[in-house]
Amino acid sequence: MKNSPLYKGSLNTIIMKLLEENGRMYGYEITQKVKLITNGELSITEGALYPALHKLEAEGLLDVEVERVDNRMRKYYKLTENGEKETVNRLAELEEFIRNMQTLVNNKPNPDLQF
Amino acid sequence: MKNSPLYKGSLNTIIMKLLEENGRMYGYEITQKVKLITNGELSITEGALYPALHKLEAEGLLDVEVERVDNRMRKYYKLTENGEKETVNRLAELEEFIRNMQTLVNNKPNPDLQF
DNA sequence: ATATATACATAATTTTCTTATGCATAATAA
DNA sequence: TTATTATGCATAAGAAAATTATGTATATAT
Repeated sequence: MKNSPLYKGSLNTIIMKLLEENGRMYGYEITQKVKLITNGELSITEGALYPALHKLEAEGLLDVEVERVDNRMRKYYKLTENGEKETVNRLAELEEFIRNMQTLVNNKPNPDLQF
Repeated sequence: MKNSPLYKGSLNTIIMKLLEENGRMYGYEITQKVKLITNGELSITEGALYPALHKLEAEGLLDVEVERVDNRMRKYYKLTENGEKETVNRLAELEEFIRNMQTLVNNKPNPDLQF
């Protein structure tokens, strides 16, 4: 199974969207969720994910709660109030990017996206 | 006018698609074409474009012809045979990325696994 | 016992941008 | 006439955001 490239810059938006949808998630859960939803076509590597989570937390967009489940550590992340606002912006930017790319690639002036 | 972010990795695909479409283009022409098609929402910076063109040429995906027009230099680029094949792959990957991103933001399972 | 899955983390490196700067000519506005 | 904008290429410095490799630790299945 060949992986689709994860265009750089899209990871943060993926994380934030998943948290918006699921309330709170831990890192490993995010990697599995992305694999599941995309049928394994997108793989989030740990080397990208964990630094991204730490950075979003440092920026005040995520809050973290550490828990111990089955004697294993989990760090649950959720959007802050500010993070929720920013998620709206990121999703709008993603939509605009996709619209522009489809315009460039498909030769369709104003494609309708199913967002 | 706020620019849409150009997700890293998408520039090469944009260049190759435009060359596939237009036969041959020079760098400055590419920047103007992208601006025109996307109503100014995407701007290709020269600092990104020229190194990208040089790299694609070094990889054997582009051929270059230098011409002098109105006493100004132009470097026309076109896809090599190999470049045309690779363009097909890049476009397929882009479409897959877009499909996956739409699946993620819709939180719906991937269409091609539904039955 | 060994491999796989779960769960986090970081260091080194690479890729790919942005920003700034430079050179040069042509056209246009002040 | 002089300054600015447009055309056209280029590269250096730095930042951003990945990949790859490695590390720690526990749980479960073969």
